[in-house]
Amino acid sequence: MRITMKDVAQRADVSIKTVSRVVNGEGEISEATSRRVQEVIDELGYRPNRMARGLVTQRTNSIGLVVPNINNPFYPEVAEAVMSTARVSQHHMLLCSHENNYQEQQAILDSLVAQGVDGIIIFPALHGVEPLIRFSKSFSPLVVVNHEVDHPGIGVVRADIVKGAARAVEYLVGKGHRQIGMIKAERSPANRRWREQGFKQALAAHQLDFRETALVAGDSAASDIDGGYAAARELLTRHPDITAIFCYNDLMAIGAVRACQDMSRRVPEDCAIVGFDDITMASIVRPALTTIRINKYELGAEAARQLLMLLDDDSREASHVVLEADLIIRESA
Amino acid sequence: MRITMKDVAQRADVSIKTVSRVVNGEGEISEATSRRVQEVIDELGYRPNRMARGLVTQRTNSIGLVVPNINNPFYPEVAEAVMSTARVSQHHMLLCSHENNYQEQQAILDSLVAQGVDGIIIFPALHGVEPLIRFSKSFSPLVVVNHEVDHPGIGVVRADIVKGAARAVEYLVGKGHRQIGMIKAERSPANRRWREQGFKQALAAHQLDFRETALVAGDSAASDIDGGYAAARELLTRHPDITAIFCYNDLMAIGAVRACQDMSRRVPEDCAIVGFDDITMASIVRPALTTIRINKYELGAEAARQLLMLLDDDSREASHVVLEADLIIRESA
DNA sequence: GTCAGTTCCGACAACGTTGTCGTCAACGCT
DNA sequence: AGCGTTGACGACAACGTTGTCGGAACTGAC
Repeated sequence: MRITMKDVAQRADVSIKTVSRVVNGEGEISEATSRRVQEVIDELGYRPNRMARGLVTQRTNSIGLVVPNINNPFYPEVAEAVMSTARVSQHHMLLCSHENNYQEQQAILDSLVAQGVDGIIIFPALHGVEPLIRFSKSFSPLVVVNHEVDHPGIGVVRADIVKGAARAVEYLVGKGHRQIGMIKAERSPANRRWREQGFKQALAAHQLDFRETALVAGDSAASDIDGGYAAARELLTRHPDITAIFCYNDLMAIGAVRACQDMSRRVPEDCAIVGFDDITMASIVRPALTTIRINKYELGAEAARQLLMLLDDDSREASHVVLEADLIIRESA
Repeated sequence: MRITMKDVAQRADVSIKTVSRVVNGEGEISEATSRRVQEVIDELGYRPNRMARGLVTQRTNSIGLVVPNINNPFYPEVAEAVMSTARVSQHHMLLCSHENNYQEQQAILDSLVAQGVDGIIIFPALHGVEPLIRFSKSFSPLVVVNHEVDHPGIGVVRADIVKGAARAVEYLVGKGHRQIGMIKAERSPANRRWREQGFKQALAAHQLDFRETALVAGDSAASDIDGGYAAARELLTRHPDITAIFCYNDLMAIGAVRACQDMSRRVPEDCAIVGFDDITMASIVRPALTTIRINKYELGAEAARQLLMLLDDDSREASHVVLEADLIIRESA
């Protein structure tokens, strides 16, 4: 049998409302009764029922985090950050993944709303942001991560991927490389083109040629690695003069390193490899990957902070936050 | 403004209860009204409020998953499995991590109960299971993963780690190894001794000596690797005749491989290394790790299945499920 | 002693659902 | 015609909280 405010009220010989006041620290109460009620609460082990509270306040103290794929080593770090940040203000996190499936994404959003979450943080699926803009009209607050979406009600937190990609090129050029290839991901929607864009711009700034190869990758770590392997082989076969490769992400970079090794090119002496993301694995493989770090923890923490602020004060404007993407120099370039 | 049953009822010119019947498919309703109400529901885009429903049914259609540390590559796979399994029966998953902190674990459990989750799946913190047994008296259903706990109300899903460890030894012995060391984790509570137990038993069966080294490891991937590195150096220095090492987990095994390389021992020719868990990284590092696989997806899926069954039918007995831990042969041994 | 102002507290109505029970018509049976 | 049975629905009270409002008991000032 659950213990309710009624039980506490009876035992402490006060009204239900008084118990409510004590629980919520509403003040208008004498020191004596407050203490007495508190004692009964402790004694009975009373805990407020969030559903009942939520029914009247329209708040559940829970937020939703929607990611593409929890198996991608990128997202657990983000999730941890969101969880920790939410926890300090007593919020729970519901985790969902949409597997880059648009239908699934919409179903999840609907379902989170029905569940009564107070706000949602989402890494959108590949199908553009129009559905999210529509969604934000019937639900707020909403924070979108690593996508650019210009809509007053929607908060944005993202890494400066264009600049990050440019940094990789600058570094390689500084090391003397002139023939630089890129392995990109074909599945990319608009935002994923950011790497390509930064890459091209930086090359152009140095009047360098543009060589790239696209790969169609699935969503598992293994397929990204295999894809990177195949793409690197193709790229190096088509353009044997290439001395450096910039990769869409670290997993593909790991595959590219393998390809080089199998083609008897030493990394980094004969072919430098730069990855992207700086997942944990990047520092563990040999040669350790030189890569562009996205601060995943900060990404999640910032998104959560923004969501919680919007929750606190709904007159607040949703803002856009852009995090730096820094170059991490290790062994592969 | 939220759309409620009342709105639907007015518009369809029926009572609230009739709408409720349609929504829940309760049957006792004519085909005609049912269709009419359904049309209004679609037209208005009505979605039931789970909090209100939860308040009266005492169910929220959400379950809690409590893990030690979401950053450990082991747990996201489990989480995904739980999520997918829960989804088919319309359940959400709340994810929490207790960082192996007992206080935190209790706080999380309390908080999940207040949130109104229907059931909880937990990887316990290091402090034994008594608190969980106490907890299970005031809350059910509860499924514990990778711990053995004998209490009627608590379901258990775990991998057969003892046998897994024994398999590793059998394999090494079969390969001709006679001097086999083990790197274990000092932080281990009772259940974590399973590896040690299997290791010792298998050695004894072959009348082999027992050499081991303990390491005190933190909770990050990096510290496990570093710990494995240091432990392997120590072990090989103390017992230079060792030709094979069995490691507590894959991360430590990766560290051990490094140590061998730095000590000019080739892996596997001069020193074979066997890991445990089969995390994704195990197949990516070079040499790829021979390891004991815990089927993480199955672990999560089975735990979720059991929880959902207990949810469905509370007269059901909680059961104990033990999954095989198979040997995966790759390059390191 | 009256009066306004404060402090502390309780009654009561929400919030949006589901469960229980009752009603009322239609139906089949004798 | 009378009688139970069934099917289709509605009225109403829960569920456990919070918000609104009002009232009793004090306080201090004249």
